[in-house]
Amino acid sequence: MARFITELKRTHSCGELTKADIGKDVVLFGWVNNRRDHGGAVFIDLRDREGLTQVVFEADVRPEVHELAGDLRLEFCVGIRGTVVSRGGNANPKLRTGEIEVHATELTIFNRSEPTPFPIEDKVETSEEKRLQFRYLDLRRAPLQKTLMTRARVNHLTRNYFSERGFLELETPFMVKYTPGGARNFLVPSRLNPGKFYALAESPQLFKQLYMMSGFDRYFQIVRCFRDEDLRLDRQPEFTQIDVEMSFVEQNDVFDVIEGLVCKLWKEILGVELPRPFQRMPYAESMAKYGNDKPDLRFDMPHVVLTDIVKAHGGGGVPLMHEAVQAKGIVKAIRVPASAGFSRTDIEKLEEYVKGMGAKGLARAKIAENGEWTQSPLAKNITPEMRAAINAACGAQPGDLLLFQFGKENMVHTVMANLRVHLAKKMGLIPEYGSGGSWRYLWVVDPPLFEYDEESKTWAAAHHAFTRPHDEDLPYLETDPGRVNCYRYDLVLNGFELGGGSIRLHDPAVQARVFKAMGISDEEARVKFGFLLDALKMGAPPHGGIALGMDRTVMLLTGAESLRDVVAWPKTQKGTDLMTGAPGDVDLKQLREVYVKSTFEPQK
RNA sequence: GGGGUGUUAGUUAAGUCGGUUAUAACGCCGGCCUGUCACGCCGGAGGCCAGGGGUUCGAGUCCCCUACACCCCGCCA
Repeated sequence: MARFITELKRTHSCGELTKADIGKDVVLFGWVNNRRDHGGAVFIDLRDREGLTQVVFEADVRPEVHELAGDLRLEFCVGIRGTVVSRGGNANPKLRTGEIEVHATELTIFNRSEPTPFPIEDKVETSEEKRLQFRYLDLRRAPLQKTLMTRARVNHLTRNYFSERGFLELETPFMVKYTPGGARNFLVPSRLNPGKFYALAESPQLFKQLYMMSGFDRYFQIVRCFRDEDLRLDRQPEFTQIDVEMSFVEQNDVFDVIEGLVCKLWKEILGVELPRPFQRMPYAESMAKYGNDKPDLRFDMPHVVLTDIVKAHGGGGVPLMHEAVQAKGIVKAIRVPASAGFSRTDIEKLEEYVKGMGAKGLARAKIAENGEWTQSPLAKNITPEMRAAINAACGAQPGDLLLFQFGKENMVHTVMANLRVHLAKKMGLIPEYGSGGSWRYLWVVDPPLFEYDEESKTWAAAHHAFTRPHDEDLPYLETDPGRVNCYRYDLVLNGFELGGGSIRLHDPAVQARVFKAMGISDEEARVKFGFLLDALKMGAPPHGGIALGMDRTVMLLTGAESLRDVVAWPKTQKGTDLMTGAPGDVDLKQLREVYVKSTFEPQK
């Protein structure tokens, strides 16, 4: 008997043998995916990352091999040697290797397996809790293997794409100085500097800009970023970005490079030709029509802004709407076509849904033949004039349903944005993964540079303080900061923000005016960003860049339903790792060593 | 910080109006079987019904609390 691995090297994967290989003597390694023991003949589906191959052990050919094969159970790790044979009339069309099978002449069991805590099957049939606890088993499942293999390809294609175009792959520190504002940072105590802390980088932002100031001209990095914020379906505390920065460019140059990358990924991995250039939409339009800056354009159903109509009619007999606009709130509607056929129960469920997002209720009206409203608490009081104006603005037809939301701007936007997507799902307007027309790329452009912070009564950077304002808006920096728009852009796909970036401020004089508008003193700016401000003063080139969410890109590319399905070792919603138990306890001695004292008192 | 959904053999689920021995399938163990591919047949083991408290003659089932997982709001430039 020849020995596996030392003498018998693997000749093929479990996914590649075809009719062309019939007659070959092959060696395969893998896991027992399934067994069918017929006594005199034992059938095994052998699995590796490439696929499945049926292996047959027959009693009258190699009795000792057949006997050992009787011991095989699910997930045993084995090596086999055998001859590739045609399956003739017994071919299995469901299997890529279904036309052949391997008649085993030798078998070794590298390792037996206890019964696994859940079956290793394509379809998930266990709780996410169990899957994460035994993630190494979960990852044996073919869909996850395929996803991570795709992820590796995205990495590879991205590196090639940028390298071919003169971008340098340069690294940036993870352990950085804490700067206030933006995402909450994970903190790392410094043993050598008592009482001081590093922050884990939430992005390489400042360093990549400094690379430009150093003259590296074009930079990219596939880089891990860390943010200590609450998790979501599409948010993990550590995630990967495709980070890019370029000197001597305007917005369109960045778009061009990124569209090229995305098109290459979609072409190479899915065989899909995306139309270029991608659609562009002003931020203000996106907010008005969709309630957020990441609209899903695979379906229509836009919001209708009714604020001005309500104002013009002095409330139109609807006190709640009147109050809303008086208090600087907004009024919006969505028209649900009669074809949706929503029942009262359906609408009540919708009301529950929006209440979960901070809405007080869900005002609605069904449109009668004569344009009057029915099934509506508003119907009695509203003036016919305002009703007609709203009907016209919404394009409401008899049988249609109008859903309203009014109040504080942020709440109305959030509720209506989520409601729009929720309705589309309910109505089946969103195409299945992989079907035609399912890739709606969009650049959302020209957002305001500042947003007003009600709490502190100041203007704050809507994104970060180093975004270049539109030249024509510069005069308003001092007089009306709210109307200053900037060269900031988000790349959106099917309702997900895939990435964002900006053309940066490289002019120290304008930078100073921006800080002033935000009420940040020279002193404060020096403390926070002194090194960057200095760098700006010493020949900083015009530059701009972008960061793409690598995980989200792979998620959409593969049709995965959760970011956790494209991250090999993800955290739970509470940020824990169910497999390793991280984050874990440390003892007092370790804490003293880094000069940290915990105020947490564990319950006894 | 807030709202919602869930937790029953190893796994996936069923469990009626609160009623006495908590079912089934897959997996596991033993036996049989040479053309299966969701192989089949016979037999068997396997349960702190997430944890704690309460209501009740009686709780998997009703109530409260806690834990964990998931979804959403806030948060995430």
